[in-house]
Amino acid sequence: MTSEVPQALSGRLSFLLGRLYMRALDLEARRLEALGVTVKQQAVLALLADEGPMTQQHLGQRLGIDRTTVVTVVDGLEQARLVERRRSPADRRAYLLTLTPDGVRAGEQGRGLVSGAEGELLGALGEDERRTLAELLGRAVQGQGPGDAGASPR
Amino acid sequence: MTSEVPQALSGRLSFLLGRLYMRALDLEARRLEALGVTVKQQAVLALLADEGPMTQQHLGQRLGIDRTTVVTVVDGLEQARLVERRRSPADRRAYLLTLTPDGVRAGEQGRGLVSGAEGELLGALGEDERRTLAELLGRAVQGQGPGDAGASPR
DNA sequence: TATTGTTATACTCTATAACTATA
DNA sequence: TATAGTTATAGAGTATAACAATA
Repeated sequence: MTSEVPQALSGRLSFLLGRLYMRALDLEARRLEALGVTVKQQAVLALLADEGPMTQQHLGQRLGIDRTTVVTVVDGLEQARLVERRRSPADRRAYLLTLTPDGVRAGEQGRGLVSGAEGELLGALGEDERRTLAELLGRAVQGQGPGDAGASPR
Repeated sequence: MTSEVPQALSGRLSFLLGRLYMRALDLEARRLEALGVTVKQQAVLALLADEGPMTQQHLGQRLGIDRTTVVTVVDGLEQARLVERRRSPADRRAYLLTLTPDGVRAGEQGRGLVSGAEGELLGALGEDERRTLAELLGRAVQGQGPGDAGASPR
């Protein structure tokens, strides 16, 4: 595997973030294989479960990926009968991506698998530290200022 | 740009890590453009400055990238006269990658640019929080157990 | 035989451009 | 004219396989 983090790079955020990110993807992908979905597909399942049916366009914006990439991701989910493309009554150009019952179940199972992967990823950290890390990452990503610590739900 | 972090994914580490990582790469790359080096090249400069001359093989292991990828990275640095490929006296198959005086200077400047990028990346966090984040990331990546907090040097 | 560096090649991931059908 | 979805295509980025020189 990879060697120790070089001293010269131990203070470089992008290096640490990159290492951890790649490992996270790897651990999640490995566990989600049992479900037959990719990490990105599981993100779609979780998003649809949480926010209800939405268009592919909207989905892409929420996930930060291009519409053309969404097509491939949804193709896989549709073939696996986890998501249905239903024409929007309001705008017949667009689909409303909808979870099937199988999709709902897969999403729930996937959530558990992802949690397991995260647990393994952060094995070196205690419970409090994991919460702190998640909260700091969340704040840094959102770009919000400090304050209101410990407000991150679930 | 990208929209808010969806609630359904706000607890997903790989999602947060990915967002922050991509942004970090982008910010660093943008600043390092002034130096004419890529993020990976700057990592090489920093590593050579810190650990002295080493072979391409060794460099790849330290950085977690394949030997064949190292070739391209070093090619760029050599053409920019920041690094020299010197045959190892001990093993004439291998090179000892060595910083030129220009390379030393570029490495120092790059370090400053990277720090600036990180400051921008973590603008939402206070000083203490940044240290905490760096320490937690470091521990998670190294896979060491908890304890001995605040031991991160520099 | 094994290893260092190199090249050619392929694979993955993602986005851009152009198309269709709607609006 | 503009937008949702699609397709074809191209561009990063990275790895695998094979080769020359050396060990």
